[in-house]
Amino acid sequence: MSENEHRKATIYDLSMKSGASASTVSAVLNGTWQKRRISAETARRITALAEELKYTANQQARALRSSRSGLAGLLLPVYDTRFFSSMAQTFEAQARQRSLLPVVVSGRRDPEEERRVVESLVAYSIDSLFIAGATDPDGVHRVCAAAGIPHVNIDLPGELASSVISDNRQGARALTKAIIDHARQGGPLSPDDVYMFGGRDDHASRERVIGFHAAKTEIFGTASGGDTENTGYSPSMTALAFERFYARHGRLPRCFFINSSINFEGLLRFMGGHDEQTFADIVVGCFDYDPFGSFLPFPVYMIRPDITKMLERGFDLLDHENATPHLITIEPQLVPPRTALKGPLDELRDKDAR
Amino acid sequence: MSENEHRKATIYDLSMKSGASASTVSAVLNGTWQKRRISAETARRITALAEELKYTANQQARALRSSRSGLAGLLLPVYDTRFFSSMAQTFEAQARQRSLLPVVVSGRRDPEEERRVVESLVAYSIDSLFIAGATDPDGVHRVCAAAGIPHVNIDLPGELASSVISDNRQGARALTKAIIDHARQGGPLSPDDVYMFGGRDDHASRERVIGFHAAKTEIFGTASGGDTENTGYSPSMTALAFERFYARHGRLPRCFFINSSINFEGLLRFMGGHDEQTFADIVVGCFDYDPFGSFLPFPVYMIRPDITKMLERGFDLLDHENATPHLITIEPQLVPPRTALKGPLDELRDKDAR
DNA sequence: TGTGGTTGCACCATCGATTGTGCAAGCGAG
DNA sequence: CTCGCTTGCACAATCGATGGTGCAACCACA
Repeated sequence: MSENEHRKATIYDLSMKSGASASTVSAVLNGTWQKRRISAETARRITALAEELKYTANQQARALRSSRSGLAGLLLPVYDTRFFSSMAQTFEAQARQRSLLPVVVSGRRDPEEERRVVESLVAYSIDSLFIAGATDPDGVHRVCAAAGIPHVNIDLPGELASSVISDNRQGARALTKAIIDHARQGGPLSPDDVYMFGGRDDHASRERVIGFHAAKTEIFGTASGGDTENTGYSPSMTALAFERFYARHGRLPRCFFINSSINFEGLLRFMGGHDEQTFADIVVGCFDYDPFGSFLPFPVYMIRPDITKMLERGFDLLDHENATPHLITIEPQLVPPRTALKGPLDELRDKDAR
Repeated sequence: MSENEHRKATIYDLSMKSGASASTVSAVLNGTWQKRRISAETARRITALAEELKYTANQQARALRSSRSGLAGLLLPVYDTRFFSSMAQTFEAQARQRSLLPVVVSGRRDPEEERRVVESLVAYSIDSLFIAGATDPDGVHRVCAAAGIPHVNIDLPGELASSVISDNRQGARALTKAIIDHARQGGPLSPDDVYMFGGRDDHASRERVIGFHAAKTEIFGTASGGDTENTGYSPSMTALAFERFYARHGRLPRCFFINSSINFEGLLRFMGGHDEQTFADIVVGCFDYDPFGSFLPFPVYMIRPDITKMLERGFDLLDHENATPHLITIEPQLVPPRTALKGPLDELRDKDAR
């Protein structure tokens, strides 16, 4: 598995071969050589030599000395949904632009696991951390604060650090209006035909419930209670909720709002056990975007958070280091049924296929 | 953004407060203290102190000295498909089990970018690298070999290092048979009704084409030419291919095989521009699994590679360090239409939702 | 020729952990 | 009381890069 393992070149190798001292070499390769009044000629010689020997700095040594590791952390609940995986993709691109190495970890929605994985990042002295969808953002905050690591919350806000989130309330309101409008085309609709499934007791879910009810009130003039069901972010619990509803009413609601694509997977599981008739006249809204989800056999309206903008704002916050926590809200996008949006995949080089 | 940034404790802090030397502290915390004949009592004292001060080792320093960083790399083309994102998820779990910190990067199917990002990993002296779906595995191999980094190919084989891949040929054969059998239930089918879209000139695609043709030959007794279209791994190119086909024949093929979920997104884009009638009687196979894809308005058979097993075998290969490259093949799973498989999401703690 | 200022670089401590080596104290045997 | 062995640990070099400080050489000017 090895072939020609000449050890990697260090500044000392460059120092020997160039006749300059190690500190000179370091200064040249850092770009700080002007400040140290190294002659242009010496700088040129060393740069050329570095190129020739394919020198790249040992980041551990650099980090140890300068206590900046060049690592940028992102904490996700899971990778395995389109929302979070495109967040990882976008994060990587933006981190690299700032010549940081992105390190993405998942906390599995377990407050303890979240703290553990963040501590493992802290051990590598990451320079900054994005906390996305943490169950306990403030617990993670404390770990970061103790280690002096700048951090922001993305998508779920925390009390103790700045946050960039989607406008969940307005998004949910728009989504709810869209599915009700659509469902009404199929005949009159009562408030009791409009439900919400999924989510838990977190900020995003609460806001979405408010938006959901706001839309219902606007349209029907009155809100009905008992029209939402918290199932956590779990496919199996969500599937159970649908089964229960179905057992009780002999059908699904005409029109319903699903809190996230993870909960949507619960609907898929329910679908697996029932015949296509069951879904003949439903209209669904999902607060997340998944291209395949958009083309299911019934109308699916989706909300796509603006991940790129959220992360950009996040990096801005890190750069400016506010003393008091800020909260930034980003408008998400309403996506009508049967829509295949472009995404990170389109930036691939593979367009010129053979 | 900061509050009580007492610097993190080091072995020197522990040394001072315990009265022992730094080297003793190090030995104790490493578990090598028996070998160094440190008394159990001293060990206990230091361990307790470490716990109290919440000591965690500075990984940069450890890495610098011992030249083992504790980082495990995974190179992906992209995050943003269910296949690769669940690979990232599974990789994280398996790396952590070995107390490594997973670092996942994406090479965007660009040979140069692949090498660049791997070099950035090498600068952090990662201990090992999994190369998944690289466009140029052998180029990446050379970077690793030069740095003496153990590595294996996953999913796409390379000549120069060991590889763990899916059985693409048998998988494609099974998938092709499944869609043909299904399509035949809707009436007689000719070989000209069975197409393949997507992929490029890589090992996986070639094998899949062979499997595809093998199945057609088995069933129809003869293969027809011109029944496959390479579009690269690009949604937009694939969409174009479908448009072209549609323009020429006034319809889609009755039955077709799509090389990957990325290409499947090309079909989604095509679908966005056409009415549901267009898809009324097609049967589709996709060499990748996506739960939402499985429930589209037409039958979709899918193949799910066994990611867990592939990664496990990969770690085995790293552990055993074979001199000559090995090739390990793992059977993938055929998934019938309308199937929502369980996945990494189900291992989340969120089952006990409130 | 002496003084003062600039140029161009070298020296060295340092970051925190690891590890080979050395050595004092204690103990038993002779 | 001394020799030799074990026990229990300390010392110091080291990994590679960084950055503060010091200093020789050179130049200009009086």
